[in-house]
Amino acid sequence: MSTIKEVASLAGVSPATVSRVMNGEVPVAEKTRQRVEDAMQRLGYRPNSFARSLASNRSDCIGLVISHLAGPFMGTMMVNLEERLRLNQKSLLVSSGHNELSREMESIDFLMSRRCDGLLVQSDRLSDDALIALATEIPLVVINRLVPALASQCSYVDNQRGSYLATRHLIQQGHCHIACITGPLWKQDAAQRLAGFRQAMAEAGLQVPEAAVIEGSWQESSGRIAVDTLRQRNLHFTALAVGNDDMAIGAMMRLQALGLNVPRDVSLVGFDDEVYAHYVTPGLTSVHVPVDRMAQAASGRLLSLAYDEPWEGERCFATHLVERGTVAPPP
Amino acid sequence: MSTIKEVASLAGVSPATVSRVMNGEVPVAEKTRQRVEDAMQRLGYRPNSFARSLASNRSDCIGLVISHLAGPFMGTMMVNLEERLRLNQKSLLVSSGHNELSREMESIDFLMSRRCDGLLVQSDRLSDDALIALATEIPLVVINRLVPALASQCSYVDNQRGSYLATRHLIQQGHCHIACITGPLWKQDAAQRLAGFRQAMAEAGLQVPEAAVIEGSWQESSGRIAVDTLRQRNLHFTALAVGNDDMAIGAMMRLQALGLNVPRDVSLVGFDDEVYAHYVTPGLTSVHVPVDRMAQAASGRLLSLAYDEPWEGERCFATHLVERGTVAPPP
DNA sequence: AATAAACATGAAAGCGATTACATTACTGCC
DNA sequence: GGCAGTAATGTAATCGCTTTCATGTTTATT
Repeated sequence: MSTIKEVASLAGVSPATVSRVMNGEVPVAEKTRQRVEDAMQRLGYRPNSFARSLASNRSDCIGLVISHLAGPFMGTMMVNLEERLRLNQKSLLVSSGHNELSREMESIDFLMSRRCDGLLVQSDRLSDDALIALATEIPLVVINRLVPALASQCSYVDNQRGSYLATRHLIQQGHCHIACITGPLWKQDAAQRLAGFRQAMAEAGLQVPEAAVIEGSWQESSGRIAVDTLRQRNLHFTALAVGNDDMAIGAMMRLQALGLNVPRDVSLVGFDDEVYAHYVTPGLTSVHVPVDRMAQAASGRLLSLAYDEPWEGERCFATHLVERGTVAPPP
Repeated sequence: MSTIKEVASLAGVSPATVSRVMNGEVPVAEKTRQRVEDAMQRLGYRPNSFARSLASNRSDCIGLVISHLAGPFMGTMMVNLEERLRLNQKSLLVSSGHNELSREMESIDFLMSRRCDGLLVQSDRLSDDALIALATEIPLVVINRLVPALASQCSYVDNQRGSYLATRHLIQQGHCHIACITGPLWKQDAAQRLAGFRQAMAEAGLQVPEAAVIEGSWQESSGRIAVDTLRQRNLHFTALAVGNDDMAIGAMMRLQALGLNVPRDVSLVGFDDEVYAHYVTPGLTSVHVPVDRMAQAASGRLLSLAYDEPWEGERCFATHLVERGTVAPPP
């Protein structure tokens, strides 16, 4: 492996000049640049990233902390993040929080000790304050969550509006007895989606009885259970607004198992528009989340923070309803 | 940010000793170690990873090249890889091949220029020779593929056996007219799965007409199309062995749309046992792939190669059939 | 108690880049 | 042609750690 010195002496210049050619900021005479580039070529020179980082105090690495790497969006998320970062020659270091606060914090710690130039964080568990504190230590962008004090460093989805749209759609079809299955309400997105539901109901002058809201776990199984709970409560409902597709599918399967027809007896909307939303029969009507654009925005923003690049992108992303077959007028 | 020198002088030792305490390989007197650790604690010292890498010529980073980050297994894959690596204080650098050979090669190049200590590669496009050449340059483990010349550095699934089991299951139910929808046959796993199908058929003395094998694209849509093609060919079949779950689901939906009943009219087995395999009705019988164990093995093996750690793990992972509702005796 | 062996520590030379500062080489202007 | 001013390049210090080699300190051996 050749070094900058070898390149320099082959090109007949000093190492400093070679460095300047590489980094391109400082002007170098065209003739010199040519000679240096030839030398680099001939030697198959590759700058040593360790030395470079040590001297410049930049790692050219961006850390990504994800509360659960196997989550539904993470694939799409990462493809887009990585693509944007690579455009700028930055590497992506990933670390999973394995669904636990303590491990999430360890992850952050670990990435900081690696001296990443910036951090992308997708976390439900970390408090706003923890994130605000973190942002003072390192360029930070929060993914899929709005931290008000850090608004310009967040990339998130308009969950409330999405859920509002979904619920309104049910109402427009004539439903007035709509129950709601939410995600864990301590999570921001779950709470916002519930808020959207309530907003649409209120706007239509419809009551939302206590019993009509059930807090699930995002898991398919909790959708099944929620249906049973609703029936035990003797709650009359002709439609279900569900916080995500997995629970919606769970609910749907349970309804069908109980001999009910979707959408004839009960209508259903999900949220997330997962790839498999149309694998069920009938296809699940759901709210689409533009994960790809959110990811691109997040990485763009982080680059702007970490390397003073220009930036004019969105922070909040709109959702839209994708109609399939689970919604019909009430019986 | 404090440096090793500051720690050293606070502890009243030389920087060398501090280094030895950190790295733990060389014996240090208990008393000294204690003083050094106190000093590190008091200063909140964090070793500078750049300097460390530069001096030791080790990055403590492992690169992961994935042909397509959003693929079905990648979530599970990454959780497990990351977890194992973190145990050993190694970071995971990810890079996507974006489903193109050239970009895959760029990814590898990029990770090499970052001087990763080792590489995990999941690639269909790279040739065996390319991988063999790569393995001479850097510790390498190939994921989900067997390169014979690199057998001990591969972590893969027994696709043939899985497909054999699935097909045998159909045969045992009494089917003798079984068609097969495969993945793109230039991919090793697709070819192996087809081989398993043929093996089971041959073993049972059943013919496999040319027309009964259809090459798909792994995509759900190609499962739909395959069903149509089979019918255009006027091929009589009572069961379908499908190369993956997505195509199986596509086929199933098409069959149902054509008014056929699964499994009464046509039986169906998939492969991969994706989370959503039971979202369809009836639940898809499929072959389970132990992605988690394969990932753990891959990372363990790579650690052993890159850092001379001990290693005694498996290379080839067995699959097993998960029975749900898409298989029944022929009409 | 003397000697060898083992052990613990320190001194200092890198590792390979970046960059502030000094120096040299041009340019245009009078 | 000489001088100022700018542009291009070189010099050398620096980043913070690891590691070899040398030195000093114990511990065992007889």
